[in-house]
Amino acid sequence: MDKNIADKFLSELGNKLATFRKRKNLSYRQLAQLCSVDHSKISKIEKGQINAQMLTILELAKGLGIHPKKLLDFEFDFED
Amino acid sequence: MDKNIADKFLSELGNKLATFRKRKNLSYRQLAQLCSVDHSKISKIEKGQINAQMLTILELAKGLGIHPKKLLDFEFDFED
DNA sequence: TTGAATGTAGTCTATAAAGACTACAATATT
DNA sequence: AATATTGTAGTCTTTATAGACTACATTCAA
Repeated sequence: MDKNIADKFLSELGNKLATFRKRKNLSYRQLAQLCSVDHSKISKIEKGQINAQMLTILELAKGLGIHPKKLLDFEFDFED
Repeated sequence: MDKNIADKFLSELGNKLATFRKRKNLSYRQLAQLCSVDHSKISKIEKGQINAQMLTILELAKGLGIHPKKLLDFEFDFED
């Protein structure tokens, strides 16, 4: 897969996560307490440094009280 | 995380993937050729046996020509 | 009925996430 | 000024996915 596309995708995902977290005024450590994902890992996911697994995304969504699909709700081009 | 919820989530995701794949009349091997995901892995993901990573989901979505979020577009309850 | 295609479950190695921590500089609070 | 919180980047071990194959029974088509 094109690395730029992959990076962009993970970056967009991270942005979405950050948006929802900030909207709820949660710090990484606070969100970490609401779900079983370590605070430092959340940081890395928000920065697009980690290619998280589906269940991790689910955990984060649960902690935020949103449907997981909302974390993927961003524009994305598929041109290779 | 509650294992039943996790299993249900992966199962729903698999169902979505199967739906889109069948809608395009693609076999596992055909879809595998459209994205860089092995045919046997696609089978396991559709059956909810694998907790795939985000970029794998992205690859599959690209192969199907859909936005990744569509693979998460199903009802899901968050009760623990 | 012969042969191709399909779904499925394995194998194996390499790589990366999960999970639980630590450290620390910068920012915010008291 | 002193303290607590926050974001970030590391460490380490365990575990599971990625990726590339193989095998095989079943289904479908020539």
